[in-house]
Order: sequence, then C-alpha cells, then structure tokens
Amino acid sequence: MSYNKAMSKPTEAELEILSLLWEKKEASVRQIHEEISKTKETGYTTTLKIMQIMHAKGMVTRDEKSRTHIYKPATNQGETQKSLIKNLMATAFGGSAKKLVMQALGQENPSKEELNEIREFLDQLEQNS
Amino acid sequence: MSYNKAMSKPTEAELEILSLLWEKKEASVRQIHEEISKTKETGYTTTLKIMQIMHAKGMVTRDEKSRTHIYKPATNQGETQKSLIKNLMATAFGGSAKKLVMQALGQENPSKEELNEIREFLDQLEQNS
DNA sequence: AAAATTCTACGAAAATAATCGTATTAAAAA
DNA sequence: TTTTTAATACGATTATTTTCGTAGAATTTT
Repeated sequence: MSYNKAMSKPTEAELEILSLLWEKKEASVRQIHEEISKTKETGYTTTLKIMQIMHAKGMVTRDEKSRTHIYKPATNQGETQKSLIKNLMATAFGGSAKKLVMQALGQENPSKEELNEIREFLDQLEQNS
Repeated sequence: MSYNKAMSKPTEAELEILSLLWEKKEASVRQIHEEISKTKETGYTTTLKIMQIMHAKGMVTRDEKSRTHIYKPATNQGETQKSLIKNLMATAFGGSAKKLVMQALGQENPSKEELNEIREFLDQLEQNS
C-alpha cells in the first residue's frame, strides 16, 4: 500500500481547502474560493494554485469533463484527522490523550447530548480494553 | 495586555522545543538538542538558532549568567495548547469538540483511571453549563 | 601554557509554502 | 459574430521556516 506522507500532513492552506471539500463532498475552485474569501483576503489564482498542488500530490481528485473542474477529497477525513491529532498530541501534549481531550472540552461548550455521546464512547473504550 | 500572535502559534520546530521545555521546566540548548537528536537528524546549531529565534520572539526566557544559557518557557502551556486545539478544531473538525475528542480517544489506549478522570471532567462541565 | 572542546552570535543558504501576474482557451453575453 | 467574462496552466516572486557554516570567545583537557 503506497502510504504517502504528504497526504497525512496537509499545510495550513491545504487543510482549509480539504475541510471544505469534506464538508461539501465536491466543489469547484470558484466555490472553494468564495468560502475562503469570507474570512481571508486572497486571490482566486492562489486558491486555484493550491488546489492544483493538492491534485498533484494526490490529496484530491478532479473531474475534468467540463471546463470547470470539480474537485473531491481523495483522503479519508478520519484518517487525516487521526494523524493530525496524533501529531499534535505527540508534540504539544506529551502524548497524553487525556490532557488533549480536557483542553478540547474546556474549549467549547458541548451540549448535554454531546457529552452523553462522549460518555458512551468512553464506556465502549473501556469494554474493549 | 500585549497579546502576541507568534506566541500562540509556534512553528513545528518551535513547538517541539517548547514541549521539551514545559516538561523539563528549564534546559540548555545542549540538553534540548540531545533529546531532539533521538528522533531527528539535525545539527546542533540548528537547534541553537531556533531557540534564539524563540527568545527573540519572547516565547522563552533565558538565564545568561553562565556561558551556557539556560532557557525557560515564557508561554503558558495551557494557553498555547488551547489555541493549538482551537485552531485544529476549527480547521479540521468543523468546530466540533466532540469529533475531535472522539478521534483523540480512539487514538491511544487511555487507562481506566484516565477515563474516569475524563468522566468527572464531563460531569463538571455539565454542572457549570 | 597550549590544544581541544564547547559555547554563542550571526549571516546566509536551502527548503517549503503561499501569493500573484500573465497567457491562453472556453463559454457566455451582447 | 464580436466582446466580455471565467476558467486553467504555469512560471516567478515573496514570505516563512529550517538548516548550517564560520568566527570568536570561554572553558576544559592535556
């Protein structure tokens, strides 16, 4: 299996685009660029270029049938998230999932439902160990 | 209060060093470099340079009394972790703490004790909401 | 005391990432 | 049909990050 490092370590700009693609399932450069423009001041060709680079790296696929290319994420969202977290956990949290999780939870205000889902998840983890 | 962006967004290399400093409380360049060398092939002056840059940015302080400078982290570990997670949560997890937490927990194998601590933490969160 | 080692400082090069300008072509509008 | 708009390709530039070489000073070893 050809494991490609670049795939699991997107740059900032790549990750931003990738997330939008995960969310939208597929999109044109224009669509992505419009989303990004909301928060960031950046040129269209910049977005285009990065998406082309992502394509070259195999991070995304694209349908070139029509002139406006349609991009799809080629990387599994879960896998990528996993390696991002793994990396962060290792470098900033001394490898401790607990510390990371607590920081993350302290962050936002999760709803009761979410908290319960997490509890269930904890129970499952315990059983499987 | 002079909030400095650089402090909350260390680069990869900086973060690696910062983590070691958090862990050790204080260290010389040599000590840090020895740790880093275990995983990474890199020159001593590279480590030195990055630590100097960190010092210039105010990310670390240093005691210059003896020739061998002793560095200490100047940034609060929790604050830095918080903003790193915040950033990751926003870009890769669509802002959902739950998703992030579950990925993180699925990652490692937390001990029963850790799981319990997390449960308690969840309970606290719920009460304060 | 001389030589070797171990530091820091500093600048510059190399590597990586992000931005943009221009050319060209396709499609849409006038 | 002509003009305008919208798309890709591609190269070049800029910015950022990482790496390293060299010089000089302090310390340690011989």
